[in-house]
Amino acid sequence: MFALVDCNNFYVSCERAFQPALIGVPVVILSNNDACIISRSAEAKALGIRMGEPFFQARSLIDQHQVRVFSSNYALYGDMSSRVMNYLTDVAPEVEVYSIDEAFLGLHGMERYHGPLEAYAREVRAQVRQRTHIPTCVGIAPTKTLAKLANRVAKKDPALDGVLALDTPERRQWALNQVAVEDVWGIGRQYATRLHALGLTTAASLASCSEAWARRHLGGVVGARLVRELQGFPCHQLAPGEDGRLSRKSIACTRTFGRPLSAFPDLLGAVTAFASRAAEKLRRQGSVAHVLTVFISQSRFGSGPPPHTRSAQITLPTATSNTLELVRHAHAILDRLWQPGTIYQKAGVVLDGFEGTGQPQLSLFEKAPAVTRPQSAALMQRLDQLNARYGRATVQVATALTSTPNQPAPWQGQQQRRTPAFTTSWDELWEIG
DNA sequence: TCTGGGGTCCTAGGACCC
DNA sequence: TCTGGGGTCCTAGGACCC
Repeated sequence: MFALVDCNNFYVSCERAFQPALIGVPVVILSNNDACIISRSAEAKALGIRMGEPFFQARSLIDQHQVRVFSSNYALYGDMSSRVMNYLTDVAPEVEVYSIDEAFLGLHGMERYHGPLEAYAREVRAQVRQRTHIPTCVGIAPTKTLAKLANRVAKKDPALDGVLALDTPERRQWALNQVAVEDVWGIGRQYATRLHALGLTTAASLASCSEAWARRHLGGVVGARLVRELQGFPCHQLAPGEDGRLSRKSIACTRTFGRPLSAFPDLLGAVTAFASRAAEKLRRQGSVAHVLTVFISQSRFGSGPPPHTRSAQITLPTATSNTLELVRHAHAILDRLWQPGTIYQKAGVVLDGFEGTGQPQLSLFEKAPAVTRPQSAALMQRLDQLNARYGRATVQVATALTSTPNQPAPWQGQQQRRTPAFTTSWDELWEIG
């Protein structure tokens, strides 16, 4: 059996944990640049504010109902997430951290020690709430897809009090009838439209389709697995990370600029900063990357024909996590992509093709193995220590700097409504009193 | 005026190899 | 020279997720 533990309105809940005055009132959290709404309290949802809606479009509704609005504070959310996940790894034999606010638990053999799983889930839920002030819902089922579905029903039906276990065929069928087909995990906009056109509107109707039918209409093997999972046959295993930590297969740092940019030095500043940040994340998970992609984009919303993006990818001669090397290669790619007179709105750096730092893979064309040079590793370690201690980007590559010290870089946007990093920054510690 | 960021998996097709 | 079959690697693009 699997359990899916999902935090309710996670970013809003994090803010509420430190500002109890926000409880019971409508609250929304904004994306980077204060651009879109990415988390809503139940009260905000009830007002009709939509997930992903641009802030300026929801503005009148927000003003009218005095909705509290905050910029996103990822330092806070990341720290709160770790607290929740650390607790879960203590109480379940296997944990897969699926996202910042969700985890799958493997509960094989748990009944023997804990009795009915529903009671165990209620205890976990109560403990998470007591320790972190984060509310959660728990869905329990024989497959991951059914656990997601159970979680969704538990969230919507107040009578269930946040927990639903699909441990009998009757309960499973009942839950399948509660959920619309577009709300099934793995059914997005395209498939939902197609399924509705064929008269399939509930999860139950999709579960009654044959595997072969799903293979034909829902993207091959992916759809076949989806239907089998709804029928109760597990097709997705748990992927537990080390110590509950995620190990990514690609790492990206991409941003929409605070304002349109066209000058090469401005673009270079952004790309340098993004490559540095991506390299930092790469080192934190102990990998080196073999593949580097850089892209620069014009506005998605302007007139004129697509494509609005130019990108290029290179395979590095030697896999690395060294900021200076990655920045040098990213700079060279940008030289090829940048065109004078073009107005850019966004850029990004993506790292791929990872190897563990310890076991470099030998390339046929290299004279020497792709080992990280000790000198370079020590330098990067020192860099990470300084930035961890004194704040991100205390030490950085010179091309990432702005011409005017102490000013935000040209590519940086607005974060006017950010709350303090209550838990992670010495300057912004929570004050009690 | 303002419209996010970071991931995963799968498929198809071409190049190349045995 | 012609033929068939099977495999790998790479890229681009689609669909979906939180």
